Amino acid sequence: MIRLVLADDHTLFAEGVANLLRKESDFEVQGVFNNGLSALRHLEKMQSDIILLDLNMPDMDGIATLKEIKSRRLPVKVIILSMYDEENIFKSCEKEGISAYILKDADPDELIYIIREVFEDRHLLSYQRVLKQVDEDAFYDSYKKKLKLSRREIEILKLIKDGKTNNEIAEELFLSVFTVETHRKNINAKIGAKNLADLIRVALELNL
Amino acid sequence: MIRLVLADDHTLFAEGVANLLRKESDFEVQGVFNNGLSALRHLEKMQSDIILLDLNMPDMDGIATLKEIKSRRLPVKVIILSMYDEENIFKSCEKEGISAYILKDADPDELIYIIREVFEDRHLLSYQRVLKQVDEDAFYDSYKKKLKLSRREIEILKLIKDGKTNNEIAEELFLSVFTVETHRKNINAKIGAKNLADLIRVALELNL
DNA sequence: GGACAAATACAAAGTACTGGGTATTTGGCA
DNA sequence: TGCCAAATACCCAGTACTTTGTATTTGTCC
Repeated sequence: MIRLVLADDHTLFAEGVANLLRKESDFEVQGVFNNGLSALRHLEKMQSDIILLDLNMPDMDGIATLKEIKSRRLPVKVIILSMYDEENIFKSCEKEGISAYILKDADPDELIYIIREVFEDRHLLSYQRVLKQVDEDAFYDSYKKKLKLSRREIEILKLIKDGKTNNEIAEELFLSVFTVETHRKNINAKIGAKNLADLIRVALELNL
Repeated sequence: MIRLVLADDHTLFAEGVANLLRKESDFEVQGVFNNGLSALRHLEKMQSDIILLDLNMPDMDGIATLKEIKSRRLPVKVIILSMYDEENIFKSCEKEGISAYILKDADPDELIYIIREVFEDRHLLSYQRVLKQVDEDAFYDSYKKKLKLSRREIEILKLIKDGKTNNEIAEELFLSVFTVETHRKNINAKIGAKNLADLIRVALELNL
């Protein structure tokens, strides 16, 4: 059973999320609070696995609540729910040790999925992935800036990292194997990779 | 110039380390302190790149000093100097955000090398690597337990991760390329890797 | 001295990747 | 409408890896 707590001052939104979460048979929504202080009081007494924490709240905002959770070493994982996809806000939260960062207009299925990932300690925290929650274009633009890779090249690099052969990638993307080979050549050239190890290391370093 | 500070209450040891560091033309030892408080005072006033921090000190021990450095967000990288190679001590420090963890009886060349790596932000923090600083057997045993790999297999996996071909690995280890191929076969079977990409990813994820 | 794992080495056949190109089509933008 | 990047596709020759084995030697341990 995944024991969840929600802290968000937008009542309608919070109830909406809580109702969504209650539909999962293995989720237990222990409480919905509209400020950080109440949420903290709950966490001090109850065993909870995950708190979904809005950033903007009265009495004690999300960041302050997060810091308090961390400084008291409360054994709860923190998922930030945020309106903002700005990198500096993300990085502030990341620095404080969050487990995940979810945009408020992300897909409900994605929310559920990320909660499970966090519970199982296999969620990968990365800004690009946050961007991708609602804006695939922003996701790809982020890599474009970093590596000068096109959208297709990024897709292919991810599959290379996952251990797929050129034939498998061609099948999966409905392309010719020759196309995949040319993309790989171009990716190698852009990244300056001399071999597969270089490609995979770069992909992992970027949390692709 | 790498600006260094040393905090260690064993005077002779500290002077020994400081003298070693002063031999490097690009190292500047700004101060040697025998307790955490003095070191902190220094760091508040001076720009330093790296502090070498002993764990056991009077007035303020290493962990407390480390936490203070982090909570005040002092812009200095922390290298722990420790007598202990126990994993829980390592993990406590890792959690607080250290850049490196060096055993006190590690090789002097290794100390110098790690300082440079830290300064250039390319040191990889991992418990296995700490073990290897003085006890290669412990290093290999650690992977043996995790992956059931023999010493030679680990060596070869590391070189695969570095992008070397079978021929290059054979040359480097003074082996026949056939031997390397057989070892690879065995590594693949033990790890459950389907291909080179899988091998590289596992090696990277384990900080090999 | 025997058992056993590790290490070493060999080899054929097949699959996969790389490096060197070339070429055409498509989509976006000024 | 033209330009340009992205995307697609093709191809040859070469290198590298994988799969399927087999075999011997060495070192450690009981």
